[in-house]
Amino acid sequence: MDNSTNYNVDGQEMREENKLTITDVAEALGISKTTVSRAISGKGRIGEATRNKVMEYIRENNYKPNPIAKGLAKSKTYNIGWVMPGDTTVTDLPFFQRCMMGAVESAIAADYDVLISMVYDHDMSQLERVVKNRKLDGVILARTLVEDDRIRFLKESEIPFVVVGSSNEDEVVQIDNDHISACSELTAILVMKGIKKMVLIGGPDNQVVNVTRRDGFVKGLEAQNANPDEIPIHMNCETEKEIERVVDEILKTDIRCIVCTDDRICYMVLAKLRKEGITVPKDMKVASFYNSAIIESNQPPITAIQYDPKELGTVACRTLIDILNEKEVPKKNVLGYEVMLKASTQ
Amino acid sequence: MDNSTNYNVDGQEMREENKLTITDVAEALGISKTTVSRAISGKGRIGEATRNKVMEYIRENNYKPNPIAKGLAKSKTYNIGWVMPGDTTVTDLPFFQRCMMGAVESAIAADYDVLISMVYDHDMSQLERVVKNRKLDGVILARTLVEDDRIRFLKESEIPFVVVGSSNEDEVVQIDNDHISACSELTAILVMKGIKKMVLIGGPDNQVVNVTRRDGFVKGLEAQNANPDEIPIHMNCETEKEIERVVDEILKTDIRCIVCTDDRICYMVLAKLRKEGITVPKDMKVASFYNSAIIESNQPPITAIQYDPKELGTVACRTLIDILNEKEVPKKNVLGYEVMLKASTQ
DNA sequence: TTGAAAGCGCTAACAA
DNA sequence: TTGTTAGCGCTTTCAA
Repeated sequence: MDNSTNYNVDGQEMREENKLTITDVAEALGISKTTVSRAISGKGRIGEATRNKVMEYIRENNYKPNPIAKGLAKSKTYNIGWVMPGDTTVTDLPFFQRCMMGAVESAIAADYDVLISMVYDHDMSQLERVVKNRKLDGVILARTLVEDDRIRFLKESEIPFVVVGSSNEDEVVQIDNDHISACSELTAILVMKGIKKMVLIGGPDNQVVNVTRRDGFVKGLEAQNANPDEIPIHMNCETEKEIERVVDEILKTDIRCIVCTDDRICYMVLAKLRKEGITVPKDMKVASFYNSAIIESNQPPITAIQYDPKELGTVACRTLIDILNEKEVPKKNVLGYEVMLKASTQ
Repeated sequence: MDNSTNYNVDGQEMREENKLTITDVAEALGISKTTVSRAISGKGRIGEATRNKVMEYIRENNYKPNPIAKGLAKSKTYNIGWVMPGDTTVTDLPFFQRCMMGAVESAIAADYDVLISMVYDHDMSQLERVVKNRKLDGVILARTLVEDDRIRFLKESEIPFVVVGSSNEDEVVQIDNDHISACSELTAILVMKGIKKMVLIGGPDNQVVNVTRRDGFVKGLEAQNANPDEIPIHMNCETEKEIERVVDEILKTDIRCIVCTDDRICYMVLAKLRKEGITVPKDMKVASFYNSAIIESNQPPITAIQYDPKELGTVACRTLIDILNEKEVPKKNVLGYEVMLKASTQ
């Protein structure tokens, strides 16, 4: 059994719940609170012997500094906020979840905790509340919008923050995958394979990521001297109905390749093609700018770009904590990707 | 523009970041901190006039009490912990996410915030850390295991907690859907429809929910005088391979109905059947004990049980906060369900 | 190298 | 009804 739960090893007075304070430690060791504090924080001069004595005692007696008291004294909370878009479609959730898991891990490594708030559409009340209540030292914003009220709010409130995704706003520290390169690379490969007639189906263009992927697509075409003007681009496809309509339209043309900005769209495109009896890749090639579990197990396997959502969260959190510690951080943190060529574009 | 950001309405001394303290308010009003505190908390006697004066001032000057200071004084954090299983398969994530969103909403309604920790398999270090650091007033545990170390840890550490899911441990406050009734009801309906030969494919039987669903399945059979011993049950099916193997086996028999304990299994079963050229429901009927987006858009639509993950989170959090406020709460909180009969079992 | 004392912003006896 | 005072557990000047 754990000897720290019910009684004191030294046989001293038993204390409820084993909640030692810094004063207890100081008294037990016959030194001052200041010294104990210094031993723990490592700040200020302190004798090696004293320091060891303190460290040993707190380890053996399982003393944990109270982060609330520390927070009050230092005007810190040791919490960082994770702001989720509340209006995500179900299929987006795993991405943000993984991302969040990465953030939590690196937060904990630096002795921070992660506090959640959801922002629904343009209702920022949850975010405002938590910032104004000073329950956070910094904020990570997941997913950026082209016109982003939340970014503006965060700038105004002068709380340190980073965004997962890209933003055109000045002075915003961003962590994002290199979507432009990834998408243009994949697109260029498709063109090189001899696919001249293709189409892009994209999500809402108020999300930066969708715009960026579209730009990457165009860039890839241009790099191969294909004329983007001849390539149809359907943005803002959200519902299953819209996508079915677009696919119907495509099927009337001689286009033989559909590129999708994300996994969800791709999933629905595949369902529609199946329904219409179109075989991939024989009758129609399909590629996605974002790979995920929902298309991963498709038959045939889908050509797609692979990112690491968890890494995104990890790096974002680490960067934020660097900011909190007043280290210099790059304004833009670009993470990698992997283009996976599969049977769907053969 | 918001007049509270840069200057003081009363033309008084401008303060950096507009961070008023209770002392500022007291001084400005020429009263004591205690009185201000009482006006805000509503505790203790206080004159109507004084109270109004205080409330008006804090509203106009946008004063927000510092929750850290309050926390230190009251030995509370106003945080509750949301403990996620870190080892969820991707398809489980949306469930927990929705559930968490419900929890966050009701937490905020009571002026609490939600702090995340992940528990990977049997590694509880994240949970231990956050509990021992006293960063939480209570904990919500998402998903229960048959042998659950986390529940034991929480009981030992004497922190208030509730679980989302069921548990056989004593004295554990549980919030769960009525899986037994739901699954037995659906099963009984299938039998009544004349389906005698069926099979259950289930997930890991270390998760309480899977065991409960299996029990519900058996109960439904018994209720219709079907002999459970003649009905094969394949638990612990996790990987795609295992499921394909089980389905292969089933296809060799005269079984014409596959019941799945969850959406993920169902999804893989459907994929396998498609691969084998088996038509649903003509050649094989399919039902799922859990509906979600990944099977919802299947053609044909799948007979499944519908729960409300968000409600689960909402109720769990509300219950926990009741406990924190020392209200009486039921040991077991049972939420509803909906059996949706669709074409897949016609 | 160490300690005394003040203070972070709030709550809660106890007095008045 | 209101105020005085003493904490909550820690950090941080300033002195020794």
